[in-house]
Amino acid sequence: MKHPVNYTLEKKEKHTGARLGKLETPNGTYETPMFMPVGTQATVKAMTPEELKAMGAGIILSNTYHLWLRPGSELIEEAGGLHEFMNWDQGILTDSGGFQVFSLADTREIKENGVHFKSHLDGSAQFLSPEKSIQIQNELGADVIMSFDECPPFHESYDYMKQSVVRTTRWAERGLEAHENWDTQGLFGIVQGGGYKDLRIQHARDLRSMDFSGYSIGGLSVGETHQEMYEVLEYTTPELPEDKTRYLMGVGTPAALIESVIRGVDIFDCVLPTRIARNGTTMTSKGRLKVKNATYKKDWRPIDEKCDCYTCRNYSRAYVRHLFNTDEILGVRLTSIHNLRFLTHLMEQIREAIRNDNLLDFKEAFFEEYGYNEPNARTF
RNA sequence: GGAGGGAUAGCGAAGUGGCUAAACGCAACGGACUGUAAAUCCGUCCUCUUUCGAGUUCGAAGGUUCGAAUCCUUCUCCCUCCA
Repeated sequence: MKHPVNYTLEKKEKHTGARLGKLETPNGTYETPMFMPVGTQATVKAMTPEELKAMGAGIILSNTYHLWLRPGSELIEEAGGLHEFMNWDQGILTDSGGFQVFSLADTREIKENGVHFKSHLDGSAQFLSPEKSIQIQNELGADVIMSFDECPPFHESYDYMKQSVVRTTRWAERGLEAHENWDTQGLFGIVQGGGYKDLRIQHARDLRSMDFSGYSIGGLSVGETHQEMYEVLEYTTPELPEDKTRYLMGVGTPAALIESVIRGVDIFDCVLPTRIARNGTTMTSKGRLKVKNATYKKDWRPIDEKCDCYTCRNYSRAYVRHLFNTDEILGVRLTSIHNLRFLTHLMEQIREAIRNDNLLDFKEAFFEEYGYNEPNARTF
């Protein structure tokens, strides 16, 4: 089948599994490895499309579940699709809603046909199935849509994980069948299996035998250590086709991005940069910097002296701190701009290092300055 | 001059005999955040101590009581009303 979303592998880094490539979508072609900012409710919180483009953002993420409940996928379809609705003319990827159903619904019932759960907005009974998720995503009209999967906790029992994974495979088949817009929307499958090597490998092979436009690795960054995550990647990415995109869902710490690229991942998404930005934490070349802290009261330096973002070119730590302390809306905007730019810039550097076959040197230099310990990064 | 009300920790404000080192809010300080129910959430917040704990508090001084932020006396300051 001819896909509307295609991956071209351009180069493999000499000493690692890192890949330099291009991801072609109906709304632009993007260099990978790439980080995708998250805009769950049809907006990357606090950012305008112009600002996102200025920082080098390519594809952004949005969410089936949230937009389905509000304002409704039919309304967005009526608006002319998600791109038109939110004034974003570059790539969009919608998550299937699987993660939301499993992460925020207390009361849910997973059945073969789909999942019964309660809306987080009003508690009303809802039902989401593979077909329903694809139908909604067809209405939303993103460039890349995701298969409806179950995302169990990493340390779920082997028996549970095994039956969950085969069900996710059956759901993947149903999603492929239900998808109607093969000319304008690529569909990605999602590999699950927790930390069980045989399940991961089997699931990757099962999905690989189906004609997806790309492949995701799901069920990570859900409570496991970084080391456990890296191990999963090491035996999972080799099972995925070389000529398709590998997407690691929900990962966004600088350390994990670098380590995952080394293990053959092409694209990422994560709420982390925008969420922590709104809470006053910034990512810098020297590690995390909590700009609200009193120590920056009279610090006239930019958040990151090595950063080229709008915030760092124009504002001091002292000023941004003041904005947070006075609860001014500009504060969260400035830190969001900075954090997103920090990650897009990091990915630019990673691509350059792959091009030059010195990714390991880059990694070492990066960690030397950034520090090896991310807050709460369980590294063993 | 007369009558009444009030003074509680950085600020605001509960508390009218023991369960009060003193609710709650704000400010301040620190932490968390990974396919976004998040401009959210969690701590600390009289002093000393890592903890246990010890010490000193509710305008001031004195008194009653086994025990007082809470009751009594005097004083200081603030507010309202009447002359």
